[in-house]
Amino acid sequence: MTTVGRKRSFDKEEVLDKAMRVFWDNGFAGTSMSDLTEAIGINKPSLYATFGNKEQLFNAVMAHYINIYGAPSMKHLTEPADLPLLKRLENYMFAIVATITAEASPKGCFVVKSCCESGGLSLPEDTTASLVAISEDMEQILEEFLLNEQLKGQLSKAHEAKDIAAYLLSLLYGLSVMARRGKSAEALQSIVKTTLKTLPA
Amino acid sequence: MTTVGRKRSFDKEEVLDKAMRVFWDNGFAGTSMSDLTEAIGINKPSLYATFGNKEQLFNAVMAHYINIYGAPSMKHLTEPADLPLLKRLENYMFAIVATITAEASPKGCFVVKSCCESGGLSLPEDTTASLVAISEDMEQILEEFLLNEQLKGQLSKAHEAKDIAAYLLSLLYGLSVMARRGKSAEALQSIVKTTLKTLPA
DNA sequence: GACATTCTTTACCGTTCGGTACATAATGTC
DNA sequence: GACATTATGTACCGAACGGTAAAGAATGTC
Repeated sequence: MTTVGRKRSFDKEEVLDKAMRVFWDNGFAGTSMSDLTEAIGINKPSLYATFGNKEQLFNAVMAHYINIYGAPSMKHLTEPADLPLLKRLENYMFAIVATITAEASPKGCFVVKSCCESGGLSLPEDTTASLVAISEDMEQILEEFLLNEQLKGQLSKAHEAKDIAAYLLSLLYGLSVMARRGKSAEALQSIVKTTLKTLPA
Repeated sequence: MTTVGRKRSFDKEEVLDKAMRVFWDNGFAGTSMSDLTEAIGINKPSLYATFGNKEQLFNAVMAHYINIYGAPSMKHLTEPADLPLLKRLENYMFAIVATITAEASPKGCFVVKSCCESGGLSLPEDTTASLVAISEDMEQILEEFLLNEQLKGQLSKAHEAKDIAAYLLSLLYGLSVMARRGKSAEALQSIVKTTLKTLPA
């Protein structure tokens, strides 16, 4: 496994990170390859040689986003394990609020923004399919988690776990839109608190 | 007020309606003026002469959307006046679900989609400002409505009207994203029912 | 029916789009 | 150090972009 030839002058992860910001801000259709190379600081042939075309780069960026933001927030659902469910849910949702209102990155969730961009012709079909799959996975994970909490006696069985999962995910989607609209982290935390106060009923 | 010269061969409202569909499907950045003229069936100079440029046309389309879908759904909040609040809220939210899942038009809410497209450089500044204003107005109307219901004794004062308004609007935003993602009307109605069951607590 | 006025049609403007050919610079192998 | 290999920078491709000039077709006025 020898690597012959000139060495790459940039780090792939760093490039994905910078590209992510641009796509996250302006969307797939609203971002040009020139926008990307300018923000990243490399030339177009380097970008194309490393990631393929615009669609493939976008897909790689989306996977990068999930790795960075998706997985880490999920751990709050189960840890610390001795915390009551409502407190863990609050930590989880607060972590998401922090992400979608962070000053250092674009507002809202990149997946939600991309879901809204999907449907028409502006987003490639494969990308749309991948987005739908990501979202449905997310919902199922949430459902299985809530089902497990019901079995552990931490969550009332007054509603089906499936229904609560869809409900909570809808609300999280809504928070993302609120964040894009300019709502502060405090305002979103207040919505989360209202949601969780009404939940146990 | 005489109108001299050749008569316009198309109806402005019909053009706005067809343009709305295209923008709603593909977004501002994802829609080209050629896409529009092709879908509408008129030439570019006619479109430019009537509506100005792409940004102005989009703003006119957004206003048209609000007239068509926004206002009519609101009446369910107050009519029929003898219905209990929860039933009126359900009618209101079901009407929105019907709109955002209708087979004959693009999925999701056009305002929500456009809010998600805003923030970066892909949407003109004035359009973004107008979208934020529309959304904030909507939230305030909802808040004032809920406050009034509290005064009438139809809604518990356990939560501030302001908080419930932000919460319900978030959930409605979320439903729009769910609809874009492909969720059925039945699934969204189920989420609405879950929401309203937990609300009175 | 001549005329000013308004809309429609065709054809086009300069710019930017996604993507690439090609020459050159840097690396490991022998 | 010659060489095959890989990355870089420049310069460019045809197509599509938002937008418009100019000529012809329809209308009301006198």
